[in-house]
Amino acid sequence: MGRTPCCDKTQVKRGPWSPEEDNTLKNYVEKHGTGGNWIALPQKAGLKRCGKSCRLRWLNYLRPNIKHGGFTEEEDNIILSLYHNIGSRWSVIASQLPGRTDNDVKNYWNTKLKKKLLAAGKTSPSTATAAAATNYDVAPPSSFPVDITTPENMSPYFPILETNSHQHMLGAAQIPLPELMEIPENIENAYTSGLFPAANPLPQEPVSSLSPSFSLDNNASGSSSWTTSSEDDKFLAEFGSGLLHCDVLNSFDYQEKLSDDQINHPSFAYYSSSYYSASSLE
DNA sequence: AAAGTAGTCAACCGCGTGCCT
DNA sequence: TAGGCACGCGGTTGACTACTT
Repeated sequence: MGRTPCCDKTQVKRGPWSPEEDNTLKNYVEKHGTGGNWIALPQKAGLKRCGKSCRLRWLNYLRPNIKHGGFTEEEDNIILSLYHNIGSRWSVIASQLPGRTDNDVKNYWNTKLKKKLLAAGKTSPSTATAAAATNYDVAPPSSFPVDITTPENMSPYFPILETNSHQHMLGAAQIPLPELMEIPENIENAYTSGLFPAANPLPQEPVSSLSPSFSLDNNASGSSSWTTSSEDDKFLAEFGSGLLHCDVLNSFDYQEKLSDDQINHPSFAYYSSSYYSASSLE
C-alpha cells in the first residue's frame, strides 16, 4: 500500500517550466495569492502542473527577491557555521540568508562549498593537523546539560537563529573561517590511526538544536546528522573538527555581543569548557 | 570536431508533520 | 481520537552545459 499520489501523474506536465507557465503562475499568485492550497492552485490558474511542482517553482524561482548564484564570503561563513551546528537543515540555513532558498543552499553546498573546504584543507595541513590532534582531548559529555529544544534554553551564542535579525546575521558573518585539517584518503583509518582519538569520537547526540521542532532523540527519526553514516557526515566530522564552537566564540566581534547572562548560560559553559581550538593554543 | 566526463542546478520523490474534520 | 489531506522538507535524479581528451 503506497501513499496516495498528490495528483494524477498522467494528467500533469512535468519537467522544466516554460516562460509562459512561469508567467501564468506568477501572475496568478501575485493577483490571488496561493489561497493556502497549492493542490487546487494549478487548476484555478489554468496550469497543467502538480500543485507541489507549482509551489516549488514559486518558492525557488518566481517569488520576489530571490537571489541565484554568486554566494558571498559572508554567506559562505554563515552556511559553514550553521552546517556545523545543525547539519543539513537546509531550510533553517536558508532562512538566515535573505533571498536564498533551501534548494539553492543545498545545491551550493553539495557542488561547491564542500569542495572548496576540502581544497582549503589540503593547502594548510599544519595548523589543521594541530587542530585535529587537540579537538577531542576533552570528550563531550554523554548528555547535554540543558534541554536546548526549548526556546528559553536555546544556545545564546547563536542568537541569529532565534531572532532572524539581519544584525545578528552580520555578526555571524564576521566569524572567520577556521583552518581545516588535511583529509586522509581513508577517513575510517583516521579514527583507528589516532588522528581522531578513538576514545573521543563525534558526539553521539546533536550538540545543538535550533528550534523546538528539532528532535534530540536520535532514535525517533533517524534524521540526526550526527548519527547517520553518509558521506556528508564523514565530511561533517572532518569539518567539525576544524570549526569549533569556541572558534565562533573567539571571533572578536561576535564575542563583544555576548552578555554576562549569555556567557553564564549552561550551554555556553559546556562549549567553553569542553572544547578549545587550535588557534587558542598558538 | 567528436566523444567522454564532470559539474551544475531545476525539478521530482517520498516521508514526516500538523491541521482539520 | 483517528483518519485524511496538504504542506514542507531533505535526498535524489536527470537534463543541460562546460570542460577535457
